[in-house]
Amino acid sequence: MKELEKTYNPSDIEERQYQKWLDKKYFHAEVDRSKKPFTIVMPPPNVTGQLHMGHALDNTMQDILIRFKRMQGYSALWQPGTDHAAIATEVKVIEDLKKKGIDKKDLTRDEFLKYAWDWKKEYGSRIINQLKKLGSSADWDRERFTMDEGCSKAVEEVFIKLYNKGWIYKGSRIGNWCPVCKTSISDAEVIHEEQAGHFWHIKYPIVGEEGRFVEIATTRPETMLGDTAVAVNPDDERYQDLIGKTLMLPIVNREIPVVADAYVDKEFGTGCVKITPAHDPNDFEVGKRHNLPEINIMNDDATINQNGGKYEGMDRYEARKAIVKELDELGLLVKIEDHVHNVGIHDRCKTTIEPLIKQQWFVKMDEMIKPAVEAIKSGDIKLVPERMDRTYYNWTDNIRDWCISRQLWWGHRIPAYYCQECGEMVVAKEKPECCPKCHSHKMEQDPDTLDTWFSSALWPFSTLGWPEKTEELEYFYPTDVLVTGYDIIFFWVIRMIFSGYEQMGEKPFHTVLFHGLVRDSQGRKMSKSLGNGIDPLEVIDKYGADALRMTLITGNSAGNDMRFYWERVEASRNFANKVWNAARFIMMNMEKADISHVELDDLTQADQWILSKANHLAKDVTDLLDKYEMGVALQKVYDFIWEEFCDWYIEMVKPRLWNEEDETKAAAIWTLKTVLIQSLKLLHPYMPFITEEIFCNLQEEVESIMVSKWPEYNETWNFAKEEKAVEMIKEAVRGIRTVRTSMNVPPSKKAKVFVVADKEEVRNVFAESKSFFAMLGYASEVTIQEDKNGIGDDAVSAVTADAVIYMPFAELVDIEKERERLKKEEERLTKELARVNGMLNNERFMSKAPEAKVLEEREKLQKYTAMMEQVKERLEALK
RNA sequence: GGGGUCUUAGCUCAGCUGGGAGAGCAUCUGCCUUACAAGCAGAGGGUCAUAGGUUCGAGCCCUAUAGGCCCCACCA
Repeated sequence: MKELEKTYNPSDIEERQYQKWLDKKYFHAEVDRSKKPFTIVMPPPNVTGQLHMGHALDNTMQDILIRFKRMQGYSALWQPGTDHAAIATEVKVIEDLKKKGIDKKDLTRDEFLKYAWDWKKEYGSRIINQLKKLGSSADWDRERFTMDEGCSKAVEEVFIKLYNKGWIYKGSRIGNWCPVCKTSISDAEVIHEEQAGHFWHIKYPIVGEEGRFVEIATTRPETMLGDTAVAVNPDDERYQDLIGKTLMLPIVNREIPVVADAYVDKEFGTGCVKITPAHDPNDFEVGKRHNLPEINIMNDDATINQNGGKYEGMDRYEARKAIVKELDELGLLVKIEDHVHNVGIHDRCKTTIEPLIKQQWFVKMDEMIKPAVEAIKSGDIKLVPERMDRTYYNWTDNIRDWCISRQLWWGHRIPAYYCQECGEMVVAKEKPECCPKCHSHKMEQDPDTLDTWFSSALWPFSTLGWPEKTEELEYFYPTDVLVTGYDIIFFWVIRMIFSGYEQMGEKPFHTVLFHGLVRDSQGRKMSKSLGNGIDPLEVIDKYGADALRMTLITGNSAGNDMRFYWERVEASRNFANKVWNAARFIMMNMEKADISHVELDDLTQADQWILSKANHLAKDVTDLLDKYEMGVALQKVYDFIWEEFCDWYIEMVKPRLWNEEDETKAAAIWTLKTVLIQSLKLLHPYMPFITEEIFCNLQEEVESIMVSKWPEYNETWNFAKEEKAVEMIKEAVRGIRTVRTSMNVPPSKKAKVFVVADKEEVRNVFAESKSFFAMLGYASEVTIQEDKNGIGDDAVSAVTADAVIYMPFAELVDIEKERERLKKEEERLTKELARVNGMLNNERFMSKAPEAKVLEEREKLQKYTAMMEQVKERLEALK
């Protein structure tokens, strides 16, 4: 057995222990029919990622569950991997190339992809290494990547299956276009931001009615180049006569109809809306309803195209200015109003998105979403906390087809091939030799790639080998719990759920455990732009991974955000140190007796009390963890270790350890060790490193706490009577201490203690615990008796439910000294009171001093007056 | 516009299916007691946002109100 250092030093230990776990392959899970499987798939961090607090929280929670289940004897697989993060990575690679003076435009697709793969090779495992620092016990031997061979095969398989089923289609639809990234993006990638803009009121002349106009209001005048109608509400009495008439679109001089459509809000603007089907999603719908032509006026970079006539080549905002100017000159601009409106911007690059009609690939959602809704309704999949159901339905009820094509190079390329001669399209795994229709050999693959979430939606089964029928898939699927942030429900969780049902015919997991965001101490999101992010690695460096993990879990409940405070990390570190020192104490006393023959019958009531408590703790913690209440479970372990075990039990046991002759010494040491081990095991999922270090130092024959058996409730360790007995003594001790403190008696001053109890069983309880009761109650001598006989009238008392404790006053207080002390105190207070009173009565002070200062002085006056009263009372009592 | 959520001690937050109001930090007092001052002992501090209701009993359930936060949709 080794001596431990005086304080716990995580950096010495963490790396060594982690390496040991890796070497021993403890993280590796195998198909083992003798065990039950327990599986978590890790939400794959982006290869571009750097560990942030969100990852730290997410992975700590998963690690806790995995370690818990592993100790319970499950074949616990934590399946890790990384996500190729299509657009995020492509942006990074382009930036990187720029630094080298290379423009993506000058590269071929293959050349670019070579750079991208090189980049991935260099940085892709950075985040994995950072996760290891946290102590994550994922099965790294099984690490996967969304673009590795297997996952890519799964993607291809799914795409073709859905295509053949008619659930993937190519269509011309209006969608979100990012003019900077030059790709379509899904609705989920658009964020809306309020911006100050303008409302331009413009007159459109009515054809054939000289001098009559329709006034429309728009926030985007440049799109008028693509107007193909003006719409009014069919019930709007002001405009009934207009419906069906024709207008002359200014500048372009194109005739456009006035149509009636309920989409128009009579109250808003002028009640007349210009309709630009090619550049507004609502207008697109109106256009479809009225068979309006769609005139696209923009290029992919949001400059005006040839349909914009003389404005061709201008940027959309430049064109706006120019068009407004021209309208003004034509006398068609009525007025300009300030107007705040929401603008959609791309979450990656913050560019204002441009709704554009493009040929894109879509997944039909109406059928596929059904089992995913049913899963939650029926309880086949449980969301924790339950309220997330609402958020979930909010999305499924309003789902639209999923645009899955992206105009990027980094990603899974769409397995569609086009004949360059006749235009025939073939969807297949391999490029066809020739066109099935015209037999031309000029076949070319669709240039687009898939949305990054297309592959991550398959993660729970693609990582286990699907579409191959692997043993792993059969054994570990469906997985058990998915742990993730609530911000990712729409992107990922729902898509995994419907993909699981569609491809596997079964749910991907039975529970989704959501956590919230880790915010800064002021409650703000941690973000790069604010610079308020706290690097988890820095925390680990300063306080250790265990302290970080504990900080993230304590007081955190499912689905709720939390704030990060350094003070909380310190508190966690202090707890680690407490555990460390408790272990140190036990190890220092271990050799004092042979504990190999201790039986439960040998234990004292104190031993049985703590053992019983530890026993109940095991049950509580297990139950709570099974309910995913990690924060509460940790709180229980914390309270038990610090209060019950350290502050009470260890103190109780000391006299027995110090007394050479004590017959129950072995029982004490056995109990100390047993309860410590039990506590360490329960704490291990939360604080893997320190528990491992202590566990191994404490016992020579064991090699790891990780593979030790999780504590179970054990009826033979249940000692209800002894629990009650010791609680009785604790109450008496607290009573004594309260009395002594109120009298300012230092612990060094011992006094006689009389325990008076009329019940014999109570007297017996005290008699058995006399030695530690005396010590904890600072007693020079303990007398237990049935009545008050022989106790002087001057004795002070503490009353408990079962007994009254008396202490002779004179023994507690040295009357002379106490009188002196009180006199001094009285003097000091007199002076202070005079000073404060002087100030408060001073007119100049009162008129000039700030209010806070006056308040402060008033408070002091109150306080000192109260103290003075006390001092006087005591002095009186001493006479 | 729809939905969610929060409001509990000075601060940050727990409080599971209704029955004791709690933790950490901060504050005050006394202790360097042979595991730990990153500690020990004690203390103060809360009409659980407001108003109603259900109940033998409400922080917890229902209704309304006020304020904070979040998500979705979005008006040209």
